[in-house]
Amino acid sequence: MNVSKRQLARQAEVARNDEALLRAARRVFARDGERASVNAIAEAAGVGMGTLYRRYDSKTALYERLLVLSNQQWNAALRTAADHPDPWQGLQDLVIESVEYGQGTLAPLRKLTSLPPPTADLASAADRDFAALVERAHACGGLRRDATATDIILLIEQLGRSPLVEQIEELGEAALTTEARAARRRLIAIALGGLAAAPHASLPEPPPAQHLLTARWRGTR
Amino acid sequence: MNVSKRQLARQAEVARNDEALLRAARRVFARDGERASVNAIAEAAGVGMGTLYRRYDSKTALYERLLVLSNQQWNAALRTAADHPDPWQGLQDLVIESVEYGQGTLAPLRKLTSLPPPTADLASAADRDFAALVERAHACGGLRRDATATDIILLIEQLGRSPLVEQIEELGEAALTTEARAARRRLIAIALGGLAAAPHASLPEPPPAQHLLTARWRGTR
DNA sequence: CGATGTGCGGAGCAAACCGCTCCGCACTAA
DNA sequence: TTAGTGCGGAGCGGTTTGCTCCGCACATCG
Repeated sequence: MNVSKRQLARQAEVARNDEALLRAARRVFARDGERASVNAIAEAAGVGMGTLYRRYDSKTALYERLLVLSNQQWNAALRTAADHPDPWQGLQDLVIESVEYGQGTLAPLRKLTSLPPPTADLASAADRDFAALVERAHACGGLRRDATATDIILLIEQLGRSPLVEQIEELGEAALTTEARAARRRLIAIALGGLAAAPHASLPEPPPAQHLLTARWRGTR
Repeated sequence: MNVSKRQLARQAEVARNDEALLRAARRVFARDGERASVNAIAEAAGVGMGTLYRRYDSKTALYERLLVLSNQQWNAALRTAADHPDPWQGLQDLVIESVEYGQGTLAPLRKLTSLPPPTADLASAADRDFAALVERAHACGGLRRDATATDIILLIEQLGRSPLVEQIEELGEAALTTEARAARRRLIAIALGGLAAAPHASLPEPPPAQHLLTARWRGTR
């Protein structure tokens, strides 16, 4: 059977839809928790409900798919970090990457699913890998000695959700969103500086503009 | 007219109800955003809907009351910080206090109200006070030079909402809640360490137990 | 030119939940 | 007994929910 150009274009659009859906779902789930509505997800992805429901049997199925992807991303990030020649730098990169991906932000929705919680075998293997990475970051003198692996996981969860970024994303102005993301990257850097054993490098990104604090009230009053 | 013991006891209970309501409202509003339901608030406060609605005309009125209280607390905290002999220590205390109070967590609900957003005169007076405090913290050498006032405000907002604390509070186990709060206090300390110009003091609180990460899935499976 | 297939948007359905009202109850003071 | 007070929560109409299902656009095939 031949495959025409048209068909390929169609498939590409399908794939794009698929990705937009997953990306939007992750954002909306993270923001609204278990109350996220499928309507909001479809709208954020720019697709109709039909498109969503042809791919996933239910809201729960979509959520579970996100959980699996999130797990994969965590494992991949762990591997990347483990391969870094400098364990401390590897750990820092891991934190940044995980926070920006939103690692841990799906947790509050566990009620939706009956999938096994992350005490399972796979997860604890990842836990061991992570603990080993932290151990090496301690040993090389980069990570302050009194910070534990649990501290760092909690830090990732804590920074994953950002009121600032979430509120400003809703305005839909690309420039502002970029600024908000940069502002959060500074916060991550501050936290990482607090995790370091030695005095810190200077902060990345230009200082956040004050209008970030007020831009959110656009359209209220 | 005489005031009996019974009357006093009654009034005390009323006052307790009042405070429970406000405390619960702040928690639930912070957690659920503008979708917080009055039902959830009343339940969290352990009172009936009637009790809530005799005190506040509407959900919006309750929210606006919280906004006012939040503003008062911010101003009071600013004054306390300004009075501290060591500006940097005063600023650190301010951050800790504000994060634990939940300063900034009400922002995402602005849609509910028609009160003027915090670009108003009062707020900008507070802004000036805060900027002055930051300035003195810079001058005394405590605060790293490349951290700005906006950074610190965003940090307070960022730490105010804590997935960990919110999820674990829902379990209703006092011991666990205490632990979760202590874990967050360590995160605050880490962040403050990242804000410091000099190498940091050691972290407060014992390291967080790993079971904090798994305790939340109680009752799921 | 139909016939068939495919991916899509969104109107519409029952059920759940929303903010809010209101009534009956427990208790006290007169 | 009567009047007054603070209270819990059932219940009201209206909105929102997760999800179904149908008509449309377009491409391929006979």
